[in-house]
Amino acid sequence: MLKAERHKYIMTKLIEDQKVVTTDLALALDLSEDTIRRDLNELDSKKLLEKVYGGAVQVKEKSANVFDIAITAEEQKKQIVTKALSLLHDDQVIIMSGGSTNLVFAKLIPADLKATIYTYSLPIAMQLSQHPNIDLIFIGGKMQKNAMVTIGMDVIQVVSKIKADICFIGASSINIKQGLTEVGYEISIVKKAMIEASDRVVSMFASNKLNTKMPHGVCDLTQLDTIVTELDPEDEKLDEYRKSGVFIL
Amino acid sequence: MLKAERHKYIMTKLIEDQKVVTTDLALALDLSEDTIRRDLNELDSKKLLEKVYGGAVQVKEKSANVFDIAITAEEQKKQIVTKALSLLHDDQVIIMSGGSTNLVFAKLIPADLKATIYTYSLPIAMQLSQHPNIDLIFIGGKMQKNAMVTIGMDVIQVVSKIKADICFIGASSINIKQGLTEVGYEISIVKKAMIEASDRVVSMFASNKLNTKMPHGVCDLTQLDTIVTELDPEDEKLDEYRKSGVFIL
DNA sequence: CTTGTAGATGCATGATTTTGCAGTTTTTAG
DNA sequence: CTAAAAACTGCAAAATCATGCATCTACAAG
Repeated sequence: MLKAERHKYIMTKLIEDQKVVTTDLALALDLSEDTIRRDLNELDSKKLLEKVYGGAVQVKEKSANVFDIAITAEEQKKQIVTKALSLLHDDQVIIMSGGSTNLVFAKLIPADLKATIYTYSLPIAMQLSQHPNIDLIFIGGKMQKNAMVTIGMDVIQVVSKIKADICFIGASSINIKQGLTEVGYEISIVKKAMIEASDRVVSMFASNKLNTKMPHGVCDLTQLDTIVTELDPEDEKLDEYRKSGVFIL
Repeated sequence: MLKAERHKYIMTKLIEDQKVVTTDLALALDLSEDTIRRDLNELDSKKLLEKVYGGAVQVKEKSANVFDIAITAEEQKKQIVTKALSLLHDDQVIIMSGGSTNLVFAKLIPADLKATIYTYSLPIAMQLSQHPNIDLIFIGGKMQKNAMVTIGMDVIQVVSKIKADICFIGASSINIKQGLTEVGYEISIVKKAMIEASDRVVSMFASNKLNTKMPHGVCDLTQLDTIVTELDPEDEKLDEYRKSGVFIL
C-alpha cells in the first residue's frame, strides 16, 4: 500500500468518525504504530488534521469555501452512474444516500424526470434543488459534520415510513461474505432502514471497493438487487458476485 | 509497445484502481522499473497524475461549483451581521431562517461558539456543518427549490416543539403598521412558528427593506425584540421603529 | 547499402525515502 | 507520585529513486 493511499484512508476515516486512533490504524493497515505516527505528523504539518495524544482529530477551521465539494475520480464516477440512469422512470419514489458517487448521479439525472426523491445529504439536496420536475424531500435530523448528512433516530423514523420504489445507496466497502459494510455505525443503521423501505436496492461504487470490508455491516448481497461498477458486467472480478444472484449493470 | 500505448495503459489502470504501483507496472508491461518511472515522471509533469514514492495516484480534481451562491451587497451584510454577533453566547439554542443575510451571519459565527442551531436552509446548514463546536440540526421537509429551504407542515411541527433562546429571522419587508411581511405564504407560517418557539426574536435586514410590504403577514413590531440594520441605531429613519419599543442594534 | 543521429531502454551506482526496532522521554490516568 | 501507554529519537535494513552511461532501434540522409 502506498503512503498516499494510507493518507487518504486516514483522512476518510477521520471524516467518518471525527477522529482516528493510532493503535486502531496500525492494526487496520497492518503497519507499526511508528509509521502511523509519522503519517499523522506529516498530515498535521500539512494542516489536514490535528495530532493529539493517542491519535488525531479534525482540524478546526477549513478556510476553503464550504460549497466547493471535491470529487475524486469524477470521470470514473460519471461512467458508473450513467449506466444507472436507465433505472430511473417517471413517478418513482426514490431514496438516495450520501456520497460523492450519488452526488455525481444527482448531477446527471435528466431534467425532464418527474419523480419524488428523499435524501439526507446536503450536497445532494442542493444539487437536486436545481431540477425543475423533482419533488425533493429532505430528511431532517442531527447533522454529521463534514459528511454533510443527517443521522440518528430522526432520520431512521422518517426513512422507515417511506414506501420507495428504489433506493440508491453508496458503498464504503463490499465483499462476498459480509456484503455491504460501513466505516461509521450511524450511517450503517440509516442505510439498513433505507433498504427496508425500498422495493429495489441499487448500489453504485468503483471496483476498487470490491472485496474490502469495514467494521459495521449494512446488508448481505442477497438484499441488494443491483450493483453498478465501471466494469463490464461480465468481468471476471464480478464472477462471485454474479453467482450470488445480484444483478450487475 | 509504444510509449503512447503504455501511457494510455497506465492512465486506464490509474482510473481503475485509483493508483498504480511501479513494480506492478514493470511486471505487467515487461519493462524495467526505470522506464516506468520515467513514464510516471513524464505524466506527472503533464499533470495527468501525481507521482508518489512507489507509484502514482490520481490528481485531485475540483468539481464545478453548482453550489455557487451569489450574495448581493455582501459587504453591507457583513456590516449588519457583525453587530449581531454580540447576541450570541455559549449554550444557546438558536433557530435560523434562510436568506442571504443569515448566510453571511453563519459564516461569521466565531469558531469557538458552543451552541445548538436549528435551521431549515440548505446553504446555512452547509456553512454551519463545518463549524467545530455547533450542534447542528436540520429541519427536514419538502424543499422549496428556489430558496433552498424546507417548508410545509413537517417543518412547522418540528419548529413548534423547539424551545429556543433566540431566533434570527430574515425579512422580506418591514413597516410600522403591518410589521414583518413575506412574499410566500408557506414561509410566513414557518416564521410565525419560529417566533412562537423563541424567547428572543432578532431580525436582520438592510435599510432598503424598511417601509415596504408583502402579501403575507408574519408578526407585528411588538413581537420583535431586536432589529439590526446597517444604519446607526440613532438614525432618524429608525425613529418610528424605536418608538414602537423594539431594540435597535 | 551505409551511416549518423535522436530517442528509448536497461543496468550500475550512489542517494534518498520508508519502515520497524530499541531505548529514552513525555503524557495520561489512577 | 507511580505505572502504563504513547511518543520521540537514533539507527539500520530494505525499497525506491535519480543519474550517467552503454546499447539498441528507427529512420532519414548520403
